[in-house]
Amino acid sequence: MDTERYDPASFEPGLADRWASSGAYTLTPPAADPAHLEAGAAADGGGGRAYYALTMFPYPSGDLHMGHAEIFTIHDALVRHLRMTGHRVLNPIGWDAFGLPAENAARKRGEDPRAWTYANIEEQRRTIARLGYSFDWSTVLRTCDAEYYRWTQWIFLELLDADLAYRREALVNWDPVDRTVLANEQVIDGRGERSGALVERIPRTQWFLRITRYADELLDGLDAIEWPERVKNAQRAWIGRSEGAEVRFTTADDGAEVVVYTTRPDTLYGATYFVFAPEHPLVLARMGDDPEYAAFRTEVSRRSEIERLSGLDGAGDDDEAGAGRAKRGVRLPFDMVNPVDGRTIPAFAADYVLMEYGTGAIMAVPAHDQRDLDFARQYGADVRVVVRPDDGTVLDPATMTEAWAGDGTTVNSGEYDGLPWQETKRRVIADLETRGLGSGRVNYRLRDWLISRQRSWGAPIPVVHCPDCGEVGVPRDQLPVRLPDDLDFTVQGSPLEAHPTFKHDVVCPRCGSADAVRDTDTMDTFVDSSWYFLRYLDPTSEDHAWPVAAAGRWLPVDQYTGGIEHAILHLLYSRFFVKALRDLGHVAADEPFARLLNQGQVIMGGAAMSKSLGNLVAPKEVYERFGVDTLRATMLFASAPEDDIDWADVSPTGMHKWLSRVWRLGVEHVARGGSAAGDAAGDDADGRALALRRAAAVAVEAAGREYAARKYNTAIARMMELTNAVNEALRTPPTPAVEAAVAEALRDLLLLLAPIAPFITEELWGRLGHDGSVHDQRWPEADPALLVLDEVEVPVQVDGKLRGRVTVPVGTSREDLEAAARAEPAVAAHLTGEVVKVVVVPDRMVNLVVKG
RNA sequence: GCGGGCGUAUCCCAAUCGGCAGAGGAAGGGGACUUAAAAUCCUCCCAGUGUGGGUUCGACUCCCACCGCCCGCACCA
Repeated sequence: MDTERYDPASFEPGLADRWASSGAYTLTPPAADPAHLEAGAAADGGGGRAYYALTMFPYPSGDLHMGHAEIFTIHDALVRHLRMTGHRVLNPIGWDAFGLPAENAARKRGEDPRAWTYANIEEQRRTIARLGYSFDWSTVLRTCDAEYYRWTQWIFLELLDADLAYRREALVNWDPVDRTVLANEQVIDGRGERSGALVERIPRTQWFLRITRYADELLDGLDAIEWPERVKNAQRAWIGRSEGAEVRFTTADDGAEVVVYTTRPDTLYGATYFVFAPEHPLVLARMGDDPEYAAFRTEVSRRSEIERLSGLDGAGDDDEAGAGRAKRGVRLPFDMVNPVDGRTIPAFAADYVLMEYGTGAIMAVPAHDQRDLDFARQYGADVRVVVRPDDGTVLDPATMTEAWAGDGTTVNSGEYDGLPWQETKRRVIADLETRGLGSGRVNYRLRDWLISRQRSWGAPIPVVHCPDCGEVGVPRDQLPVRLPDDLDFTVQGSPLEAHPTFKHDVVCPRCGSADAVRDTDTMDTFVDSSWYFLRYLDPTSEDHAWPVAAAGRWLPVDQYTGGIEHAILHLLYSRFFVKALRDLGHVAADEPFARLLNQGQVIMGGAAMSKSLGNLVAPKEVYERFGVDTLRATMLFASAPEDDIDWADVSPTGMHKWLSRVWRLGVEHVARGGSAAGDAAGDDADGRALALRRAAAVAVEAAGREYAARKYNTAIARMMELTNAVNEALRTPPTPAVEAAVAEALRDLLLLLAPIAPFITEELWGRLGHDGSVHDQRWPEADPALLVLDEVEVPVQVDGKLRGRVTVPVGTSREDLEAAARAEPAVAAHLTGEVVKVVVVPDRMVNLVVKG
């Protein structure tokens, strides 16, 4: 038989164009349409259950890469399967279109950032369509559109009015050559990425969002959402809640009060010295004019801490980072008094105490805190043991090099001696409160979110600074505060700042003062992406940011798919936004994303794909050679969605071979004149037809379960088994009954494969004579009668070791099964002694225990 | 250092509640078809589950300890 070869290039582009241009996956009515409320409310019926499936929108820097292809392929298989199982799926796509690369292109090559961005978006859009991803093209958004960032600014004003946005001075990275503040990503080894200048930390007044107000709720809310445990743990660690006490120490000379925060108030008697953050106000007041101290501060200031202030990731991979790095400190010319025992202890300033955490000052307990012990050994401070380890370890203050932070009994602490340390902690806090020396206190590692960016390809902060009125929000009816189209990127520093009119062509919205100026900073792009999932509900509306009623229906997002790299920042900020917007009455949900799936990365030969390593594989190379279906199926077959895919280990060739086989089985069936719909008529003397029908039922049943669990790799394996079964049935010339069973099996196979390989299944669906699109069909269900077996082979163990097998009718009683097992010769040979115990699991196994 | 994850055939990977270690694929050997190759088909080969204990009638699966690798966080008092 001369068979037409599998040539995906001959039909994939045409189908892709048709799907994209015909609005094949447009949700009707749109999510914002009130009719949705009824449609969504119906459990099934007309519309099916409303389901919001979301994948992290891409940043448009160049064409799609393999990482995108993987996320979208997983997401699309999920979405297509959901549609076939009767869900009304909201499946939007957009672009996280503000950001530094556009600005860099403008600076380096003189390109217009808007044109650069839109060209990339167009390229990505075409590739997404070509790859058959079934996004709803009617709800596209781009965060750089004024129609979008107008509402980003509106949210900022809402937060400002609610005192969730505020301005204060913070230390930032300052590039003295380019005369600009740099984001942490732009600081490499302490130098500006572009200028190479040593970056300084300078104070600058910046905008913050008060995420810390939600610290407890952000922590507690994690228990209620279905996210990977590691992501939840990362957020828990980031929020960093700790319970301890604030304690009032005083200076020995003039009795000035200095509060410390400690999680171990039970070790107060072990405090042998005192440490201030280098920039602690009391220290600055006393040491401000001292040149040696100024030199010390300059040295310390090289250490960046913007990452904590801004929430941005630092480079942080050098030896200087983390615990155990050398501490720098100076002895201050005064002492402190411990309030519980009146002892005088020396005061230091050291870089290991951070002004930003706690109170900026600590009591140092070297015996029970490793950092303090390291510092004490370096600077010759005393060590006093106040906890005796429970495990018998003996601590020698003179020689110990490892602080004891484990369980133990309080010693050398006056009235508290002999108590377990936890009990001491409780009592000390209570006593401090009674005596007015301190109080219990909860602290967080989480800082407020610094959102000011001295960049020009972002949403302008909608604030006017007036000499009389101060910071005044731009009235909402004057939004958006537009980004000028004629920014000059050749200037040093901020193009917005340098623009001829942007900053100064404004009057105070409150008093009309012409001396007012616009804020020239833009917002962190993470602000843009903290609410885009709401805007998808009505992306073109000029009346509202999103329809509140529809948000009630669609939020939280049922399923969010994206990379693990956003474990903290984007996912934490989005959670914060939803909670804040909820409290402002704009959404009803507590959380943005009910379920999260973090797909693995696509790597090559064990390393990340990168241009510099020369191991880059582009999606295009793969689909131009093998077709899109092969690319998609290869990715899904390579591993479970959460696992990394090493492209060096996978075989698009093998996948292409299998799809070719599916193709051949289909077109050959058509060539033989096989019917579309299965018709069980005809004789089936050798049972081949029944065997195939059973194999198809098993595949449908198993693949269905695996789809539900999102294990596409094993679902594909089930389909491969089914193709093997069809092949087996056709080994000898088919009878009419076999031909009918083949038709059924092929139909099932195409339905099972459709979410993964949408093109070949659609093409064969038509060729096999089925009506409509394969993607509009109901998900197949297995005929239970075909899943029931007549007989089962049951393993028989003797003393837990497999000794034989017996084949018995399904449902054989325990007694009969045991008898059959004992009668099996291979088993009987091992029954040398008395059988002391018999374990029978009907239809599953028998275990005969001989030895006592 | 803390947290999370992973170690199964040559390789990638499977194995509901603990119940026959192999579903699927890749690579490799042999064969059929072919003038030949490709393609296709048939067939063979391939581990006792990182190590050591424990629980159990029975452990890849549960528990403990250790080894190795990966990821995240890391001076947060």
